[in-house]
Amino acid sequence: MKRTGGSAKNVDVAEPPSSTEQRLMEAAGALFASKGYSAVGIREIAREAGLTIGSLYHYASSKEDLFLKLMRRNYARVTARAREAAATGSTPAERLANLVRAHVLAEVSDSEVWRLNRSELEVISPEARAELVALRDEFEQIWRRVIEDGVADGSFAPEDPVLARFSIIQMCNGVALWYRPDGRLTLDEISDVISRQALALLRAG
Amino acid sequence: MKRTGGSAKNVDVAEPPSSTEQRLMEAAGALFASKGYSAVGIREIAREAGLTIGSLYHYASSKEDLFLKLMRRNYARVTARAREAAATGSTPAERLANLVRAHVLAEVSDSEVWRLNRSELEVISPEARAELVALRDEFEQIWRRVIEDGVADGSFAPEDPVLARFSIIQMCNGVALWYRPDGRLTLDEISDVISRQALALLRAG
DNA sequence: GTCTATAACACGATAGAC
DNA sequence: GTCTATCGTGTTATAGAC
Repeated sequence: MKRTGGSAKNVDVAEPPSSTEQRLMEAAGALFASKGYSAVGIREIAREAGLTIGSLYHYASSKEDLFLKLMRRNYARVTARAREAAATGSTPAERLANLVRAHVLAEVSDSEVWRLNRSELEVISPEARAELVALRDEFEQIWRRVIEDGVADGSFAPEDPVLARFSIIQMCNGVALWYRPDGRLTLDEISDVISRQALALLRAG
Repeated sequence: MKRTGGSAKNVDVAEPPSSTEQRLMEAAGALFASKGYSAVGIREIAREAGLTIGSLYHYASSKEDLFLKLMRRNYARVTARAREAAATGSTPAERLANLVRAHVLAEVSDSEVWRLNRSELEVISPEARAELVALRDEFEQIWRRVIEDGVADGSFAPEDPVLARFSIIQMCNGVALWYRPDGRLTLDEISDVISRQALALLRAG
């Protein structure tokens, strides 16, 4: 949006794939995810994005604001994918398996969202924290509804649906901790195994 | 160890329960766990422990050294508890359930160990990182052996034993993220549920 | 929209008195 | 073993030229 594009030529390059803001977000995401919010300085982010600090502050009013913009963008993406996955499939078991697969795959591309959900929230302002917690809750409700549907129609029988949801999401998030592209299993294989683990847990745990 | 104790009186107070070093470690552990390694300054740690920065450096040669000492101490504790739990019980299923219960309980008291296992390792020196990774691996081997025993005697049939181990440990670690003492379930109830989830996962996932 | 320069302050660490 | 004082550097953020 915005994108005034001062120059006359409105050629069909259809939005440059790497605008400055895009590069900034990607640099910030990669750095935050690998070292954590507090360990990353704005100088480092700016350098990685090919900007100076002064220019960085044109896109975000503070380091926290930059973090928040990044997290909003990534939550929007993973939540959209989750909604789509949860709507695909005729049975709760199929829908949950799709959800798990989508989430494991999203993990690797948008791992910032989950890696930064621990200590980082203790560091930022209460207002920012509240917003991020709300986004996380919105995401988790998608899972809650699928599990509830499965309980209602008898295909799931978890001892405690809430704890089952926590454990399953936690299992998925864990993949980002050890996954390496050159590992023993492909990401597709991993997401398949995890989805069956989740179903096993919902049927008996 | 060391503990020269320059003063003459070797009275039987049997080591004060809250020595300065103890207080320092507790303060550092609580702060590191809640905000992350990078977000905590040595000033804050010193203040919380009731010391000045100068005194803090009498107990550790650097911030990283302090972190390392803390993590060694906590890993020793959780690993010892895990070993004990894994040795208690006649069947692999019982031993694994004990392991899960012990780990979930340890989570809350020594949560630093697990909370600091992500981005923090990217921030510290390679030598320190290698040592902590080795301690984590040692801990995970305890789980690996129990799972292998269960596979060998046919009581477990996980699709992928390694992924099952990762997921189960991840499930346990997740408890520390949301557990509150005034919550719906007690820690004992939670650890029981998680242990059954783990068994469900090992039998069919 | 990007830059240079810098303000204002916190950081980890050290020296040396007691 | 604890303190005060301080060094050098890094931090986030801002001002203002272009």
